[in-house]
Amino acid sequence: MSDQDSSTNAYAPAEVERKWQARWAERGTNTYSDDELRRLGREGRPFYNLMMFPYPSAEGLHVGNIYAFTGADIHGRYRRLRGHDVFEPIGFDAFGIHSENFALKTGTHPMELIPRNIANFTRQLKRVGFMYDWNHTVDTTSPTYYRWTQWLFLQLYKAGLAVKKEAPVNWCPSCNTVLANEQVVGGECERCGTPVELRNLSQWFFRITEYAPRLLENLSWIDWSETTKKAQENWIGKSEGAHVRFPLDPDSRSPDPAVEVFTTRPDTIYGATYMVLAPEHPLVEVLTTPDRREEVEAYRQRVSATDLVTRKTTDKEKTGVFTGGRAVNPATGEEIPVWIADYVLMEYGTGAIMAVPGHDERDFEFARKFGLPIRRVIAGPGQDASTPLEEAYVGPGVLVNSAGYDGLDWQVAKKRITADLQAKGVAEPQVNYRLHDWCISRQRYWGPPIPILYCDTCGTIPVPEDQLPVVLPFVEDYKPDESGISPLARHEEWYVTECPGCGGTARRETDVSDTFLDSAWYFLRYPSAGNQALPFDPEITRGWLPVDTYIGGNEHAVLHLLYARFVTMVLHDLGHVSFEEPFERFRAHGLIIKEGAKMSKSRGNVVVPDEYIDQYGADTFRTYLMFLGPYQEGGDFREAGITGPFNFLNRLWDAVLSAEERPLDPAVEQKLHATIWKVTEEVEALRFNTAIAAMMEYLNVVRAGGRRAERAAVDPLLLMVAPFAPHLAEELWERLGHGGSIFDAGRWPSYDPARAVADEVEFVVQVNGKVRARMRMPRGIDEAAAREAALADANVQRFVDGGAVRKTIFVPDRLVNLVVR
RNA sequence: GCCCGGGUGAUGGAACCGGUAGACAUGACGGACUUAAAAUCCGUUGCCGAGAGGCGUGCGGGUUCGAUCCCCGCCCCGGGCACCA
Repeated sequence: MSDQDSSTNAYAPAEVERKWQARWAERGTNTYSDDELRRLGREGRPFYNLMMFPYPSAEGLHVGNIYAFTGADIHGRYRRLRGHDVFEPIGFDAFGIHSENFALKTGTHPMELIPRNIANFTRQLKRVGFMYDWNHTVDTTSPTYYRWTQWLFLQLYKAGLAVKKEAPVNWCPSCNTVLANEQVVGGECERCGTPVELRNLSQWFFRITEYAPRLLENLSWIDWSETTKKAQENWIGKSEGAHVRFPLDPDSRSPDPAVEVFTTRPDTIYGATYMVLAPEHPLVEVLTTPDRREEVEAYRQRVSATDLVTRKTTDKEKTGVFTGGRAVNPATGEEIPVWIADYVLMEYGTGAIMAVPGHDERDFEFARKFGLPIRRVIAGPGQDASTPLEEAYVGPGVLVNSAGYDGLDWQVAKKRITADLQAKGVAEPQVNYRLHDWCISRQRYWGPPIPILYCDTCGTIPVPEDQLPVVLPFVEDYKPDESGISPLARHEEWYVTECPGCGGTARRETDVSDTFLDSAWYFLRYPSAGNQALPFDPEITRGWLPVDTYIGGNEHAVLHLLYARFVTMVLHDLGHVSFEEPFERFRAHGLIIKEGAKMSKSRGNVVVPDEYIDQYGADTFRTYLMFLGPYQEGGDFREAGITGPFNFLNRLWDAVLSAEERPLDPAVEQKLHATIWKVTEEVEALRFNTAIAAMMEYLNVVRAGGRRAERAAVDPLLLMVAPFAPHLAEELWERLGHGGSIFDAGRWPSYDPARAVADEVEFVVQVNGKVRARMRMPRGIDEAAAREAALADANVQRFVDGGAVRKTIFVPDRLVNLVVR
């Protein structure tokens, strides 16, 4: 009996957690059947709580993952306590170059490696106590999943949104693969840091640029973290301006052929003294005069040999050559020289520019170097038509040296000049986006094969939907080589197949698709995860989607989130789903660092979660992570700090088990209501650190001087702690004699605002804005009374010093400020 | 260069809408309990000063009765974008 006493009274996290994890697994807390999902979806309280699914690395779950998931799990558990039916799934984003490279390095086949990693991740996730629905999980590498990824590709293909085109692509010579623009960081491969080269390859693209206007517009109403919206906005990169044609033939003045440009500054067209084409521009052939041909060719050669890194650096000196050709400035009628230079990029706008050296820094630098004319056409404040240009003037102003437009405000001139040129048939207003089409082809092994066939007779044909999935075969030699061709292209037995059109021989597409395609729709799959007949069950989807809250890292602010939005919009337009935005609310969490520095293997400061969970338990670890700092800003992990939350949970344990039945002390009652109020607001806003602080403060009041807690003081506290420390909360809830799980819906405590405040408040008395006294006064005291009480104070009198009080500032229940001066 | 964040005690971080700067926690110091340690509990802890008081939220100005908060001009740190015409 006595040894049982000690085991029941001391907080033993390992034991408690083991018990409740087993209990949850057995009772299926928050684990639904498909029928339940259907029913709950109809009942009006569904809450889809989504977090970004992890890539199951061989190293196991990272603290960063746990940090992200813990905040999201607290949010989900809180919603559940509020009475929602919460669907909280997790899955694995297991395709992609990351896994493949690791597999190559260690000599383990990805088909062997990934299941092992997933098993390890699952074990770790269960240890932390997340309330995932393990009945609805996804693994993107399972044919039952990627069958539908391929289906998705086919829907885009049929809608004309998946097209194959020859394009210069970013090529990583180390990974031997094409990279999306988004995967090029500072001109280097995102994964391995190798400088990226340029190659021309025939690739599958999704025409996301068609959706640029809507992707941008919807940002105005979706409830997302501002930083994330801003990142998307910048990425889409809308520019408004004009498309202008500069005719080549000076005699006919015919608008065709012409050098076509996009400009955001049509107001400066009178200052366009030359033009520049990208070296790859098709018109270079036409424009180059015989005497210039040699020089032009040499320059083009040099540029094509240059990698993208060097080409796109802004700090190198401008280079370029004159083609010998000329075009006509449609505004001035002047003939101006046409140059080529690598600072003009083929992939943006029309691949050609009108150069306005007076008002563009790049053009200015170029004109200076090559002695081209620089003309002022905008006069800023204090400037006029003859003010010399020491550097490009890019600010606002009025037009000068611009014939009939002189004196016009630049903004007005933009519209007027565009309209006038439009009337002449040489220009029209145009909006440009810097967003590029999404290249989804990967010349790699570890991805879903793109479901396309090539037949000599029938041409390019999609794999019929009833023949999906196109299964990725197990092959031993999956290592990419420098040929730029997919490893699958070495397997004739796989790629040679029957053409569904003519019955002849067809060849399969041997490229696989980008991992970002797998993750662009996984949230649609979760609730229908077991469905063999459909990618997503219409009824379940109607009940549960769009996602209520999506929580994830800002590193995916641009790519993943943009692609997911795009795919959802397409599915909406094709009639597959009723909503066009997948995530109603998105919140980015911060990054967790270690003692001021980013955690990394090379620094050797990676926190291994298991050690801390072993030592303190998952509940303490969860609470500590959330206590580190504001969830949306991240925090600094330091070993010493974990004892704070650990002590808190210990004190709570003791307080609950030693609590006695007796009426609440009035001070405790007031603090209780104030705490419920505060914690509710903070948890609602994902400010978990201050929520925890409020609970600690409350417990300090409840146990002030080591007094025993009232039973009624601890029950609500337990409910508030539950999302943070679920195992401990369940255990104590049970020990207190409550039946069932503490997470059974609808138990979040409520508060009475009237009882959350004390009868007396501490007033601050200021004289000339400086605090001179503090005094207790009854709540709701009026200005006159407060002022009288303040003036009665000796120290206040000393500072008033017989002077007349000229003005009194009164903030109810807070302060009185006597202005004497 | 542009766009976002951010800069507060020894440390992580609080502070509603312009109204007591430093909640909560760590660390440190002192005390109680203990043979001792751990745990627990109590107290102190921004700086200067015996005190009264003065000074304090990256720096310099401003607005205000009152500024961590708003405005102007800078510095520094983190992240994103970047010859995008």
